[in-house]
Amino acid sequence: MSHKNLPNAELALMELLWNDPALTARQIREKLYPGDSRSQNGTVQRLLQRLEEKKFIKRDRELPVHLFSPISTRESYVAQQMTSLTEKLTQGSFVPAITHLLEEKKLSRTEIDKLRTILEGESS
Amino acid sequence: MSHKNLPNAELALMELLWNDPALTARQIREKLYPGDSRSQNGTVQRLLQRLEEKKFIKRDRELPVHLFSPISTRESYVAQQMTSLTEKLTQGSFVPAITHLLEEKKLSRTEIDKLRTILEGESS
DNA sequence: CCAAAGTATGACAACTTGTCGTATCTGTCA
DNA sequence: TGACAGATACGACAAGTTGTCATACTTTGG
Repeated sequence: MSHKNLPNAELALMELLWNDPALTARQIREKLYPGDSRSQNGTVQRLLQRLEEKKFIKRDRELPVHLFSPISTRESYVAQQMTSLTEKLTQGSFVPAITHLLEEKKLSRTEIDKLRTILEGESS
Repeated sequence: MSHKNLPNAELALMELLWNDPALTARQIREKLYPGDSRSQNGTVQRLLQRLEEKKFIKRDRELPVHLFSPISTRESYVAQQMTSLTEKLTQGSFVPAITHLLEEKKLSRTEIDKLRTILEGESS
């Protein structure tokens, strides 16, 4: 039940893998730290190692040059984070937060409509 | 735009103030660290100070014994946290997360119905 | 004027994050 | 086959954060 909150650098790396779910450490380094600087090599390797420990990515060791892939989706990460927030603060209910956002007009009309639609889909 | 993520001890203190929006440091210490231990005195004072800096509480200095109150509600904190999550990960949309929760059946029927109701309230 | 109870802060240890440097490993190719 | 290029593995750090104390200063009731 790791609801780890990913720090910035690790999240940035996950972004890459969520967009392209099989990259090598080198490809990741090039995207994360353009302008070559080969010193970042170890940095990326460290980040990958930590993400692997936290079970956010898996490492394909078949080839000597490993391939990295996300274990869970971006959606499940966001959902997981939201759930842990509501569990911690509002007995697991999303209602208080959504209510607040509606009152404060922090949700756009389109967003509201989309939410209504997907919730309608759930017939009682 | 401080969407500070409150650490545990500070959040526990906020819980107290959200339930009872005007407490003295002493009252807080007693609730947070029962079993007397007066040493926690400074701890509470420190936590209050940090929360004040982060603009989460205000301190009424009228009397020599200060009174503390939350600045924003629990609901706005949760909503704020959720918003910053969606901004960071799904272009500000809640749809991906809610969709995921529905697919994974992580939302109870009653929760779904409540959400539908409050969203219905928003006539197009 | 003193004691009691508060407030204000410096100091820490433990942890976390983002970085490097370096040591080790492995496949390729001259 | 031996050396090199490019990977992986990982120890070490400086910063910053958290939770805690200890201590010093302040105010007020008696």
